Amino acid sequence: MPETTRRADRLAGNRYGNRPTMKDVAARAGVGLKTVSRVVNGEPGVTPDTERRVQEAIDALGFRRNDSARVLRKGRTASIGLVLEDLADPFYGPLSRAVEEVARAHGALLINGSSAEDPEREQELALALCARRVDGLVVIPAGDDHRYLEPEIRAGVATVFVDRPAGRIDADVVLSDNYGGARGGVAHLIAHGHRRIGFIGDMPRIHTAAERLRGYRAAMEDAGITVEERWMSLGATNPERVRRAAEEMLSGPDAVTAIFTGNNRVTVTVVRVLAELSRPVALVGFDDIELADLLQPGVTVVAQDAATLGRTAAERLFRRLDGTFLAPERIELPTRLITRGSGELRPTD
Amino acid sequence: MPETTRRADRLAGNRYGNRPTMKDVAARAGVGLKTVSRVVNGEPGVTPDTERRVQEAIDALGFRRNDSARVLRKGRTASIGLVLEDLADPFYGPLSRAVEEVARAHGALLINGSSAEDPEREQELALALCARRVDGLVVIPAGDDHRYLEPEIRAGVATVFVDRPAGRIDADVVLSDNYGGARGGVAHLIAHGHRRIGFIGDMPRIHTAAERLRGYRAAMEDAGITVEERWMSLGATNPERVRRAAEEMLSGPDAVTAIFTGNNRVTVTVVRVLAELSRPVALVGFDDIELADLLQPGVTVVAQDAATLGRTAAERLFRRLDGTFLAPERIELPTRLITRGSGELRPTD
DNA sequence: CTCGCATCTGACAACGTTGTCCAGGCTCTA
DNA sequence: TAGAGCCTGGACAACGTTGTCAGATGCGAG
Repeated sequence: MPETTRRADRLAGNRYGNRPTMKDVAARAGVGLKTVSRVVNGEPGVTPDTERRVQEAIDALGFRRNDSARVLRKGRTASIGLVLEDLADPFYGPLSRAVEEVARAHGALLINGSSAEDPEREQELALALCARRVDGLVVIPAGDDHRYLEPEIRAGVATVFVDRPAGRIDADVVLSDNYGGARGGVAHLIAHGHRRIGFIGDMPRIHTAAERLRGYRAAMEDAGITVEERWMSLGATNPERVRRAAEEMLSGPDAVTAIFTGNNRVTVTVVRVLAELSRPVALVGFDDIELADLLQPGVTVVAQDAATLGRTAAERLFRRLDGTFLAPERIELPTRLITRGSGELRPTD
Repeated sequence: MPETTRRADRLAGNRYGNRPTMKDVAARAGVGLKTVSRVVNGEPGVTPDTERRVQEAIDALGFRRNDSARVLRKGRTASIGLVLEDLADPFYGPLSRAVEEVARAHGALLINGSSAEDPEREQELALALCARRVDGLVVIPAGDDHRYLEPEIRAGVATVFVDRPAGRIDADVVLSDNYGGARGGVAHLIAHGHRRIGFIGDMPRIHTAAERLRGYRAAMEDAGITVEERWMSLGATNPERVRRAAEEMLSGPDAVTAIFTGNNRVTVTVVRVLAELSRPVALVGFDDIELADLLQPGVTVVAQDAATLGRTAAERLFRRLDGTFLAPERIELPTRLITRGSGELRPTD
């Protein structure tokens, strides 16, 4: 093949691979540009005959409207962003899906990304979404300073936080009753005769972790139990550290007889540790885990409803987008104690 | 306030909530439009002093580049789309996350959506993504006819299918060795003395389900076992039907002594059924499930690596986007048999 | 002091679409 | 048959950005 042709080929593939535009369709159908636009958007004022001609040209050329250009012109992208921690975490799947369904019901597309629990990445991602001019933003915060979003919010990006409140700005937030849930879960253990109860949770700089710890302390105080330092492990994130923490508080003469775990990842690891133990130790975990009912014993948990969390946040977002003025609000959803056996074990000593 | 002002206010809030543009920044900094563009994009040829002035104006106005307009001009959106079945399914979380990581490494954003296993919704979603001019598309097919994507692919949208092959078009596909995996899993049961082995799987119109069924049949034939109709249940999708199917093949004088389950959802339900049974029944499942090792007995599975599936597909996509010409290819990833106890139970009779 | 060159800056068109507005042709009525 | 009014279609500007290109400025050398 001659050089020129090969070059032309490559150039043709340069942009959107040489996609036809409305202009091309118009030329082929022998009509004006705007008429094509009218047909594509189902606007009135086109005779059936013209419409048919245009439609034929569209099909023949494989035309598809360029929404980027449309967005530029219209000012609304019909898309919302979701910044979450990690899509691979089973807790966020249903949440994301719930947000997606609400978005879909409003004719919007959902763009989501993972922050990997890194504040910097959260910011980078949220701002990238803003640069794409998403109409709104649902954020599960990784960081604790969201002032970087102030210009965006002022510029009209509807923003709702989920699972944890925003840091240093005033914004909507939808969260579970972490404090009450944890308090209830620990009270459940106390009601079954436990007094030496361990707590293993995330770093208290994470809001949910702090709240759950507060619930633990409150329940203990309610029962007049003085919490010992060695019963608590904060900031155990990876399985090895959780394991070590659990083994530690389970050893010695005044070992704990029950453990309250601060999130699903911790719960899973502790279940493993307890399975290797000869004596029964009670366990209540925050967050439900799959197959919890099939374990021996079944794992009692304080469950939060990820899907409802997501749905509530998304619905609030779209209410804002519909133009309703709303003052920033804090919406708290109840948790549910699901008893399956592990939390009803009595202390052995 | 005079009428005009109120009207102006409303109009100002009309579009992106009155966002400043490069023009505004330029005016404030007292420089030309293009100079702002240069600063924003880190292009050379701007004196430090000018740059500082522009930067100040940017900060003061809270300017953020409008990527929609940029896309229109540049022709690349630096985003790819992922169409999957259901984000809430634990199998797709890691897959999506893996695709996201690859995209991120290439400076691209991932837009994903769920088809809910509905072919029509898959098409709607894929085409919506194309209208947004994603550079590429990763699709986990729900339908079996993807000719609707032909114009898009021709127009330059790089497309890779995952988990199941495309229907009626020639395109890249990355999948697990469903046939080999199932065959190996069933052979494992046969090696432990089973001959009456049940199969519970999805509708054979789903490619993966058909392949796994084929693997089951092959393993049985290898062992010279004639499969009886009542040992097989195809198309059991909801838990109730799976339960009924399992109970049925587990009853009667020639009940099956082992079951091979075709996907994670089926496996979970069957584990529940077997837990209620007094006699031990062997089980091997396709797809790994969380906590499978903690059950009594642990669940032996044929595991596929969702993350690798996603990563492989995404990497192939970006190789295409980098301009390499590649003929459509079928990439098959191996599965791994993980023995945990349930698959090593011997038949009781 | 002037020329040449390098460096910095800005005017302008273009990307593909939609909103505005006007022209031309038609129908209907007087 | 003329005029009013409606219907259809198209020309044009605008959305906010970037690529092109040419003009302005400053500096050093001759």
